[in-house]
Amino acid sequence: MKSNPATRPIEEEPTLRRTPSQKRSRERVEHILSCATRLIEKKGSDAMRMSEVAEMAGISIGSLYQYFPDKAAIVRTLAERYNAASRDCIASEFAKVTTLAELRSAFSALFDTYYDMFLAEPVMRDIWSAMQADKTLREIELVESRASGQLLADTWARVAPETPREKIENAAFLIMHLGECTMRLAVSVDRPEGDRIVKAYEQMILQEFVADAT
Amino acid sequence: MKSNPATRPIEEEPTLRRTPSQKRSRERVEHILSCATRLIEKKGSDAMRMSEVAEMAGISIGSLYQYFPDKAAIVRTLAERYNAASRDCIASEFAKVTTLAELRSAFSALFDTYYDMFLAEPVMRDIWSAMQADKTLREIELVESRASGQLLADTWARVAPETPREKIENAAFLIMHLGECTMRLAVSVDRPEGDRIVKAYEQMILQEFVADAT
DNA sequence: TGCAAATATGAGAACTGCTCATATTTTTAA
DNA sequence: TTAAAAATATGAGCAGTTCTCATATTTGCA
Repeated sequence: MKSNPATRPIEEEPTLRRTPSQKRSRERVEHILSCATRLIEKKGSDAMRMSEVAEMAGISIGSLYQYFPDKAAIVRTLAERYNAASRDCIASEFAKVTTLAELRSAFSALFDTYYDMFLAEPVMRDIWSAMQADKTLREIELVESRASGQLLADTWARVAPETPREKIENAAFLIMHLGECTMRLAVSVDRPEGDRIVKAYEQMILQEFVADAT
Repeated sequence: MKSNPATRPIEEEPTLRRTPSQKRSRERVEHILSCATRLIEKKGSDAMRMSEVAEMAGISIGSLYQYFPDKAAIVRTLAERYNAASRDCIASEFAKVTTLAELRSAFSALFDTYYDMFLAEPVMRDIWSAMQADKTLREIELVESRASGQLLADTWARVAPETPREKIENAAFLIMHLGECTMRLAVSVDRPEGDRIVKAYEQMILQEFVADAT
């Protein structure tokens, strides 16, 4: 596991080992990722073997490691894509908001959409679980929560200027983070209970979005 | 990983492979656990090696596996002890509660205590993180959340009989579970921010404990 | 065409959890 | 006391994994 200092220049462990300069390489990276996705879908990222990824992609293990420095990097790449997609989704939903009431309905809509997405996408779910196991991935998720928390905080502050900014900052981060936790919980129990849990969280949060100068 | 059916009778994979009948064995189990704890404290449960545990305990690997069926079982045992301790703590705190106001202060007190405990006990923190990685451990945590949620629900229903029982059941489980998530978050960021996060969660939850017939 | 850089390869190094045949110790019972 | 039986201890090594690296092949370019 000890990295060889000679082969790695100055910068930290990147997600891609080498930036693919040729088109074929870029396609290959995509192909690797799609094979990995299919394998994760079938057996989970934990049980996915690097040898399987290589075999399914029709390349050697060596080639696989030419692109990804380690197994976690594959999962990380997929996670980052999901993150980017959801951040866009959150940003566009919040952009339309102009009143507290709209913030409430935007939050509800967003949360329901997410829940459906989680239910429909086993790969995303698996990766979200795997994130908890890996330290680097946990940090990525934290950064992500902060980013989406900031999105919420800005919107919230815009539509409720009388609420203290500091309170909003703290709460927004927590609300987004716990939202993810709630998702994870909801999809790990039976369907009707999961639905109730999601609703319960929404109820809890919606009453936070009120005019308040405390 | 395939278990040998001949050596294991009917029951499922137990936490302890054999019930130690001799006193020396029982002491040995304790010794193993205390060594494991020290190692987890030093490097985390993930980096803890079974060979290290055996060496530190002054026994052979074979002996180690005589008592614990696998590495996860050691972590599981420690987790279950922490769980039992905290459940007792929660139960005794809630037992005294007779009014909604008291429920609120009991909840705050409990939550603060937990936070201090988490900050002071790196091993507990590590195990709590490790629980997320392992499927069995995640289930244990869920069972635990349900149990403490039930404790909260019973108390809550007792002091707020007008609140619908169903709403309480759902909320209580979620509140306890998200409480753990908040802890994990709070201890993974810098101290002052962690403090603020804990306070923010308390604030959010305290306003749930109100007379309400919705 | 020829040469250098980029890319591909897969045997196997390194590491780890865990097993099992065997040895030792303890208990039982005669 | 003693011998057989049961419980416990041992560690070499198996099985399974990630990842490396010396070497071969392909590609881009003069």
